[in-house]
This record gives sequence, C-alpha cells and structure tokens, in this order.
Amino acid sequence: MARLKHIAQQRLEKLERIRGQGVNPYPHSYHRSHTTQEALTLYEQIESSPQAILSPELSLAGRITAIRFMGKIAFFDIRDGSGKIQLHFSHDLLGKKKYEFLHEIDIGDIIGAEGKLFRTKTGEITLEVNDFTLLAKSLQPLPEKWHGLVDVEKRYRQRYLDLISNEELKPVFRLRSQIISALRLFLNESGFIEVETPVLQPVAGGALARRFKTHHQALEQDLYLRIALELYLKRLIIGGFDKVYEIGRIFRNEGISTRHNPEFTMVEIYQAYADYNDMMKMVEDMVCYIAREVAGKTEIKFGEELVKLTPPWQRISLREAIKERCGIDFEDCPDVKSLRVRMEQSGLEVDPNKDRGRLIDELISTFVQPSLMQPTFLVDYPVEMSPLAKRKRDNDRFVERFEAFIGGLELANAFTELNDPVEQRKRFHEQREMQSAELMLAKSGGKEPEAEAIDEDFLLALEYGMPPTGGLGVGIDRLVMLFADKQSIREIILFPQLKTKQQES
RNA sequence: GGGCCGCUAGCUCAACUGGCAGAGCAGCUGACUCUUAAUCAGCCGGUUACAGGUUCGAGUCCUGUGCGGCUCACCA
Repeated sequence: MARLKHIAQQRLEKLERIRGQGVNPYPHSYHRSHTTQEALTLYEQIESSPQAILSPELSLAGRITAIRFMGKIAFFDIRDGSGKIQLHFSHDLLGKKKYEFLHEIDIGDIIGAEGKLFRTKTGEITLEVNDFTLLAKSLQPLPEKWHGLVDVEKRYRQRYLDLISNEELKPVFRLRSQIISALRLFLNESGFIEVETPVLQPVAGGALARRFKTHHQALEQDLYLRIALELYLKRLIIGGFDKVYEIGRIFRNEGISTRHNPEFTMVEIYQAYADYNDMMKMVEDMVCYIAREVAGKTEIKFGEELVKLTPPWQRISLREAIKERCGIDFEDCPDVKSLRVRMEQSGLEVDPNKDRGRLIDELISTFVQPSLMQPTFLVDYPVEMSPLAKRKRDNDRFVERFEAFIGGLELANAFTELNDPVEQRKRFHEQREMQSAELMLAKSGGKEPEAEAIDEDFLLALEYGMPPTGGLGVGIDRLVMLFADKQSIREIILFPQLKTKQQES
C-alpha cells in the first residue's frame, strides 16, 4: 500500500503528541477497584440504604465505546468484561490541561478513571471522573456503534471485533463454558476420572474419517491427529480405570459445513461393567443435568421447536424407523447390491462406491434424522456400520449401538463395546478390505489412496482382557448449538476454520 | 469438489433498462456545562474484491480468479 490508511495515520500522530507530553500511552498496569457491573450494583445499594451514604472513590477501567462532547463537559461510555458504565468529565473538575488531553482520546482506547458515582438528570448511574489514565491507545477505528459488525467473514476472521461490537455474542461463549463445566461436574460427581490421551497418534483409529497427517522430526516418523478418543480410553479401561472420560479436540479432514468444523470437541465416556442401556440412561441424565445447570429448566427452544429434554426419551429401532419413513426394510436387502437396487427403485440417487453400511447411513440422514426434533434414540445398528460395537445378544446381524438425536442434530453415539479381541481383529480386517475396495474404485477421483492401518497395539491391549464396557461419545459443539439455539457451528466456535486470505500489502 | 448467491469509503448500506460513485456512522475543524444513535455548521475519505473482455461509456453486461454465505456430497 502506497500510503497508510487515513484514520490510522491520524491515530499515530495522536500517539506521538501523547508521548510528546510525557505520557506513556501503554502503561504496565492499573488498579481497578470495581468492575462496571459491581459499580452499578454498589450504587444501587447505596441509594436503597436507609442512611445517607456517599459514594466512595472508585476506579474503573474499560474500552471506550462512545464519546459525547458537550463543550465543557463530556460523556464517555466504557465497557469491560462485566458490562458498561457512563463516565462524566467536566472542565471544572479536571482542570484545563487534563480536560484538553481528553481530545487525544478516541473511541476504542482503553482508559482507567477514578471518581465518585452519581445519577444524571436522565437517571443513569455515572462516574464523576476526577482523574483518568490512558491504558492503551487504539490505532484502528472500531466498527460502527449502531449496526455493529455484520459482515460474516469479518466476524469470523476478526472475532475480537465481533466480540467488541456485538454485545449478544459473549453470552453464547459463556454458555459454552458453562455447558462444559456442568458436564465435568456431572461426570466427576458420578465417579468418573478425567484423563488426557495423545492427540498425535501413529495410527488414528476409532472412527471412519480422513485424517490429518503430520511429521515428527526427532522420531523421523509420520503421525496423525486423532479422529476419535476411543481406542486410548479403552486401553485405560483395560488398565483398570473403571470410569474414564476425556473432553478433547478431534480433527477430521473432511468437508466444512454449518454442522462441521475440521476440529471439534467431543467428550467420550467409558464405564466398565455397563452396556448401551446404561449409557442411554446416562445421556438422558447428563443432558438434563446440563440443561438445569445452564438454563434452569429442561425445556428449550431450538429454531421453531420446543424441545422437551425430560426422560425417558423415545427409543426406536433403526430398522423400524427407516421402514416407517420410506418403506425400505434393509433386512430384505442383505447385501450392497440389493440395497442399492431397492434404493434406486425408490427414486434415490445412489453413490456406487458406498458400502451397505453407508447406504443405510444415507437412509438415516435422508429420511429419519430431519424429523427427530424431540430427543430420540435410534437403537440397534447393522454390524457393518459399527466395527467397535458388540453384537446383540439375540441377533448377530446387529450390534448394541444407539445414536441420540435432538433438534435434527446427531448428538451422541454409543455402544456396548466389543471386547472379544479375536472378533475385533476380524472386524478391523473386514473394515480395511471394504475400505481398500472403495479406494480402488475411487482411485480415478485423484484422492490419495491410503488405507487406515490396523492399531495392533490396541488389539494387543484387548487380548489382555477388557471388562464388558459401555462407551459414549457426545459432540460438545452440537450440544452448544442446541442450548444456544444456533443453526451454524461457526456461531459457537470462537475461531472457525476459514481459508487463509492473501495479505494485500 | 458440485450448484445457487454475495463482495461498493474504516463500519452499515444506496446507486432504475449501462450514462458524473452517494448517504449515515466513524475521523478532522468549529459551537455547545446532564448527554446517551446527543445536536448544529464545515471538511476529509473510493483501483466499486482481483484480472481480462464487450461498449462512445461498465459498480451495473460477459469470461476467468480469489474469499465468503447457503446447499449437496463426505463426515460427527
């Protein structure tokens, strides 16, 4: 750029004038006695007290969001993490020199101010400033006060501006924090131990998803970012922690959408001597517990829907749910080919590369999922969709697995964990065969064909014996979407993934 | 990756079938001792995302590129 932006240039000139007066525009610290919210509360207490008490001297600090000069007095609004308050400056109280220094101060600057509280003629609690300190000079103009920052791309790329200018944003991320706290509290109170397992893994297993690859220099070895928490948490069950959970970031190298970010947060919970029925109960209890903690009730609004979280939630068998909605009974089509033909008969466009499990998955997301607004468990999945789940006690074509849906969002996935090491090895191999067949087919698509390795270290662990175990995974981001009533995952992730923009300088 | 839509001043938005690129806020100068979207007067601010093309003339039409939104695919 040939010349500096006009406004920034003016601010730099102000900065020099400030320094020229011997004032440090970026001092090291400032002692504030109250937050703006505490100050407002304090003054209301003073007013309602029976004795006539005067406001004590306080010091407040924050970012200037509005400036209104009226000749020899001025009103500023400042905002801190708790809220905002109005400041009143007068020429008479501050003296000529200090009052004139106010003209070097801009919207966006951070200041500290000392004085006493009073109420203006129009009734607003205000600090009568008898001294102030510049704490940080701002060199960039803030978005407009009235409309705030609207440009979606800018809101995500410069989230700090979004937070500064759109007041309704902070509560969303406070809510996110509260949900995670409540979740921890629930699990800790139920006797679970929180653990941390590797993010960098030599074999990224536990789910079917494309991975991110990286390289460790000293080990001279490729590593992958984890796509699930599952296999390491099960190692801990084997090691004798009977109740473990991890809240952690998962990375999946797949498409980005309003429901998908490349990195997202999951909680996975494993309980020894439990099965998927126990985990179903746990999901109900856990979501209700969180609802009461963060919303104070178990009925919440999501989009147009009023969602009732009180247990018991509806339980439908996956097979019945699909049959009811589109008339296809996938058990009548025991192999890929017949199911594909059946789906084509129903007028569906069918991806020829999909295996039977993925075709069934497509039936779920097309016909079933969108209608699951009230909390619902889909139970009992076909074995080929779930390589880590244990077969049903009375039907070995199905596994003991459920997925929980609320508001049309897939929220949780759980099963009675497979603990037979011989069968687990067999299932891994079957899965890999399907995958490499698929890769052969897709090869023309130009994707790098790289079949997932089998986690031999996990299989070895299983061979030492894992107790019967119930496992549960819950997508935290979607849980937050639900409670925050947001239709896009980008609204509840502070810094959603965007493509890097080329710098224009 | 496919389809549809968008990109104009620091921010929020105008500009009719192609005809001089504008307003409000922010900024600067001045007035104003209870304002709060303060008010009043004046001023500054643009490679209309980028690169080509059509045309006497392009913010507007065409082609390509970039980034974003929605959606489909993939996935959770």
